[in-house]
Amino acid sequence: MDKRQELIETATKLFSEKGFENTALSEICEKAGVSKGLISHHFKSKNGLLKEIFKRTTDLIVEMNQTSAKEKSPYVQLKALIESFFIQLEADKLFFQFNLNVIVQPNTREILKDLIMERSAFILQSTEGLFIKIDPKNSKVLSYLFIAELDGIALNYLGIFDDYPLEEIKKQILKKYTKQ
Amino acid sequence: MDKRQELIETATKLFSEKGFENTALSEICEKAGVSKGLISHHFKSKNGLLKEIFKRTTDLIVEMNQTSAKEKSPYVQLKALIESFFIQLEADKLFFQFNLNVIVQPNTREILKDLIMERSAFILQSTEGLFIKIDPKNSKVLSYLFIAELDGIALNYLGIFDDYPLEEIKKQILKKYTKQ
Amino acid sequence: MDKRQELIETATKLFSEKGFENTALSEICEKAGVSKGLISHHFKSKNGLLKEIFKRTTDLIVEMNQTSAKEKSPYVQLKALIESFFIQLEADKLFFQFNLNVIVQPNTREILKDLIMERSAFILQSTEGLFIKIDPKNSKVLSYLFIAELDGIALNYLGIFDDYPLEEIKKQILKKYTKQ
Amino acid sequence: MDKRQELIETATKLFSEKGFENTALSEICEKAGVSKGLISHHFKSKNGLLKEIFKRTTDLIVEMNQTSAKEKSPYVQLKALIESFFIQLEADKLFFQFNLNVIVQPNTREILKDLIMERSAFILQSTEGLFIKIDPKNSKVLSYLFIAELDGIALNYLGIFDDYPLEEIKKQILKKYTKQ
DNA sequence: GATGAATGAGTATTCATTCAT
DNA sequence: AATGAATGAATACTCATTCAT
Repeated sequence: MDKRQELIETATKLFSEKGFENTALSEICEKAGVSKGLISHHFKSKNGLLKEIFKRTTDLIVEMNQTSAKEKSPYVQLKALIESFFIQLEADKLFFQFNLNVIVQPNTREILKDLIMERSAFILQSTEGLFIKIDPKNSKVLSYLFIAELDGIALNYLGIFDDYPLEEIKKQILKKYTKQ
Repeated sequence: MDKRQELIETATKLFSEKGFENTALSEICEKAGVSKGLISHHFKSKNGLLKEIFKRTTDLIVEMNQTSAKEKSPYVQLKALIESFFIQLEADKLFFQFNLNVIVQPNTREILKDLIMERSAFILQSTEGLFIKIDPKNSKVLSYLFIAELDGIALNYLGIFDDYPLEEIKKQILKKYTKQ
Repeated sequence: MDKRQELIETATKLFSEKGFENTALSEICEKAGVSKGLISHHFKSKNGLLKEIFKRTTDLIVEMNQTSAKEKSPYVQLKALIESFFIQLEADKLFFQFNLNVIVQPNTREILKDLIMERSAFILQSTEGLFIKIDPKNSKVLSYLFIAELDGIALNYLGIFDDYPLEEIKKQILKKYTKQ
Repeated sequence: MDKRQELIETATKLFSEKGFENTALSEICEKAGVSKGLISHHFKSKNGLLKEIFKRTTDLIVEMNQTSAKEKSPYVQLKALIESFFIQLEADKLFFQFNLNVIVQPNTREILKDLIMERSAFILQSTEGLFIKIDPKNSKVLSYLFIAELDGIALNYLGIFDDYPLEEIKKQILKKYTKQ
């Protein structure tokens, strides 16, 4: 495989599992079967590698949002969105782990400042596109709350509670947002 | 002041601002005006210092919860809880910063595992004490969702959105939970 | 322009400004708009590039000495030599910088050993050609002293004194060697 | 012996022999029988170590100048100065090697800028103290030339000519400056 | 002639920890 | 309780060089 690609995938996995600060470049290279100099060649530095990875996760998020049904009613769309969120949360813990990590850590947040702003603007706008059809007057604040709720669930599920009743919470959220 | 106390306060500040991994003990000692040997003398290790600090923030949380009006109706209590949360969030960002940091970072989470579990059990139980009076059947899931919502707001306010409309969100949350 | 030539000129400039050890081949290539492989293709190695450049500066020195008036009296020739030295010293600091650098640094001196010996033999012989007409018995020692004086002036002007009175020193040297 | 002192002496020797850029801290520590962290502990960095060493060589120079006979005639003092210079030049090549090295190399010159200026001001002033008694009107330019001559001799002896006739040159210099 | 991906040894520096005083 | 010299492993990064294309 492409060594550059191999490097990105290995680093993504390790950054997610161990955190950015606690992952040594040497470990990445070793696991990727690649020399140490190659990181500097392709990404300039550890920070450069992080930026590249963060960009790619943003691309994934954008992609996920764009493939959701555009024609349907906002409630149907919300339902799809929530369901895919919970599926993703269970299936790919590391994806959420990574994103929480780098956003919360002061050092990585500084490195990714611009990229975080771009991404969050996209997510807000995308969410508002739904709530504007439901409650135009309160669409902004409802969007913020919706995002906060999902982010908080991910945070609690991954970091705080040991036996998190994800299934029940999903049901409750669906009930709340889709009036079922 | 007590050198031990000075050490704890300086370390809390630096861990919050820069993150645990990016704070060197030497910097803490320098800023606290204390020799390097003193940390191992009092706290055994850097991890020991972290545990001590985390315990203290848990004590603060417990204290905050205990001083809230016990006699009043659950809605009044919820209102008081929410309001004190938002006041605290604006007044002491670093307090939330620190807690998010250490909980999300794999390395620090491992170090604090037991303490995190203790704390989260307390918070859940304490919150459930309120919701059990409102909706006994769903009290558990409502508690989880309430906690998730507040945690998510803190996360988004501190780490993700640049111009977070905290005031409007507070109003919306109050409306939602206190039926005003 | 010829890429080989471009490479030599860029490297000369950078070696002079930053010193041989502190100039990375990658920087030379970047500034010259050339790929990294080209250096080893043309010059075999970084040392090879240095040798090539040193040879060229020797050629320049030889050229300068040969264009000076051969027919005139030794005093007239000395005057011309001194004047062209001071003009050159002011106009092309980097030229002297480079030569001092590589001669004084143990590592580069070792690399250029043979070339330095060749060049210094030429300079001594060329200078002695003048002093032999002035004081045949002491021509050798006078030549060494003359060379030392000019080299010392260059050294002090470039490396040691901040506000070196070059003009006055030039006058004094001229007075001393041309009996004006 | 004091480990700090051991470190300084080993580093001085290696910087002189191999040049600053070509001496690895690991080599210094190994030869000094000391751990790598100790340099950072005592001198903060490699640059810090260099500054410390340069300061000490300046102290040596100052000391040498102050112990020379103050009461005697300027010619006697000049003679003593010249003789001690040549003795020192033969006996302690490395001392001159080191000083030429760091002054001529752009990188080290930048690091030592302030210290070089201080030292050269002292040397100029000290030399002028002699020439002012010999030729008050031209004392400054004569001092500069005297310094240039000695520096040039050291430069040529150490770096350029292979079989430098140091003895003859010393005689010639003595003749010139002491009217013997 | 020319490119640039890839290497791997080497470098300065950081830092938690230990320990004699 | 308190100091600070000393350690040594770990880390990110640099860089000349090689080589297939």
